[in-house]
Amino acid sequence: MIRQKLASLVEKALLSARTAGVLRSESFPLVLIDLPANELHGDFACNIAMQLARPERKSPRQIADLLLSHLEDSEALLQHAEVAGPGFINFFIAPSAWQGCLKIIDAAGSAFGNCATGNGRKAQVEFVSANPTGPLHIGHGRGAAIGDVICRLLTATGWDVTREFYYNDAGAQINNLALSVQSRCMNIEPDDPRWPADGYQGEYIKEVSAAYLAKETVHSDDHQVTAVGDPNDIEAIRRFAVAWLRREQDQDLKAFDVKFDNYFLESSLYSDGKVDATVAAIIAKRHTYQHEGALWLRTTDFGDDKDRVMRKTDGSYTYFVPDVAYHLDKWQRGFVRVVNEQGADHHSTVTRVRAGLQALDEGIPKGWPEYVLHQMVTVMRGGEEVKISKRAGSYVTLRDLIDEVGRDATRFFFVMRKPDSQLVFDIDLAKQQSLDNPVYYIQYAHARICSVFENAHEKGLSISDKSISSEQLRLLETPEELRLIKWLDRLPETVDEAAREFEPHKIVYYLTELAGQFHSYYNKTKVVTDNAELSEARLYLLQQIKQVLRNALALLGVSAPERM
RNA sequence: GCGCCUGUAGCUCAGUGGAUAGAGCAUCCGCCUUCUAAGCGGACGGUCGCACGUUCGAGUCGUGCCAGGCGCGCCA
Repeated sequence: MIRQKLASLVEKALLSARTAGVLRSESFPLVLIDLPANELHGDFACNIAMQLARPERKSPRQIADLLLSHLEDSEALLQHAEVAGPGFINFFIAPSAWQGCLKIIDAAGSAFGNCATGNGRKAQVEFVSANPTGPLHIGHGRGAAIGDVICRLLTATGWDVTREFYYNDAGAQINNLALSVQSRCMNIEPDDPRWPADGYQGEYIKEVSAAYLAKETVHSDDHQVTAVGDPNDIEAIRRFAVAWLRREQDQDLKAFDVKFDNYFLESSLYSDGKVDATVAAIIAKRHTYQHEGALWLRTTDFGDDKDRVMRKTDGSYTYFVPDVAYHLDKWQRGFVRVVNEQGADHHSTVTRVRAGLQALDEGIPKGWPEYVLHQMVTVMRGGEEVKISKRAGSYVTLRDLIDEVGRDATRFFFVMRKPDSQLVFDIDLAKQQSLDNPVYYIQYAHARICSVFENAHEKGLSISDKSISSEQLRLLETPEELRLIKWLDRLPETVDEAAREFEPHKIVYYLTELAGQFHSYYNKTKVVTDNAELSEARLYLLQQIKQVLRNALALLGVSAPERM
């Protein structure tokens, strides 16, 4: 926040210097305020003078001096500013300006960290989108955690977010599922020659078949399905199995605290005629051709390395065609921003979907929709990799993880690394309630603050009904205290950046640093002392640390316990 | 062979083109009569995969290599 104010001061100084005739450039580069690594270089630094050296034909230091002389610090943010090194301007912020930040946090409360970047515009995030052929596995878990945090980040930065889950309730995989359940209904085992090729062998198939034979009723999404119970009715089995597995997945997602606003069925694209309409539109725009009995889309017109088949020789469409129809539908629903969170193994769809949308010539931007592709997750247990095999049924489900290590640690671990990095999920580490486990380290900071407040309350100290004066805040003067405030002040820009880059891990790093600074401060500084004035000031600082911890943890969907 | 991602301390990973590259773990040495030791302080640890290039300045940008992962079907 202070950083932003500083940037606008420098911008004004640039304009003022030009008005005075000492700078000549018609336009200036964007003013960036850096955070120096070395504390001797101040709280902030600006390199604008170096960037202007060439166009202005002056030395960087000369320009820096000029800017300083035109700087009008109306809010008294600065204690001191100086030109250093090759032409940096170093800014030293007045302690009173830092102390004032605490009041801003206090006033904003749970909204501190939010901003209005999105300005209420409509955004949609599609994530998880698992087909209902089995329980959610670890990969879906990472997608669910990343997608959910992206939704929370976009909401915090002012976007009107719709969360969507897309799945297929027809097609080869679902047919395979129905056949597997049917076989179980007829007591056919996977090693039986009558067992379907590529059938799903997991234990859950037995549960589905038992529920089907028992004529159970299942609620999923927004409807319910009652089993017919007839092993020969493959269509009834299909409907029931899909509903049963959707319900299973929803229960897992609920346990993970991940919610969706909308479920979208691939089959609806066909039944509503959207697939045919999309294909007709692309043909009309002359981006297709017939070759060897198939219809091809000239994706090479839009950056692909070779053209792709849209309609096979058997008349059916390839998988990316309904995807294009689906995204056209998203566009028509008015989402100016669409984010698709998927596993990186779906990478090849990105170019094809975008190419299909460009071929429609609807004015859809080239980079729309945006993609966040997360890399693979490797699960470690007891120092060994847990192999994942869906068909054999030997894999760790998301539910297993949540049950074993808890929701908070599971969510935290999934977003701890940037999506581009492969993730090693160490189950033993995630389970540990020790200093090795970063999620406990952060939650412990929050619980500790609560504990200090309890202690203060017992000694008759409270700040809940008091307004703290600027005079009193001046007592927060140690390097540790100012450093903490400085870090608290950085939450809004961290959230904005994490949202802009789709990088939830930035919140994790922010929290780890904040918790570390607090633990260090706690160890060194007694908060509740005989000096009531000082104690109140410190409690006020802790109050804001607590608020910021809560806000940032909430962005991750991780709880902030009062006691541990 | 082609496309995408990754390569930074022994390990796991941060690092918006800026000044002396950071954190946690591991190893070693310290700290509870004191608001939670699930904590804190210190030490050790680096040719940022390699080579060129752009720049006043490169871990960061470009090109070419090397290594690992994923994907390369008229499968989804």
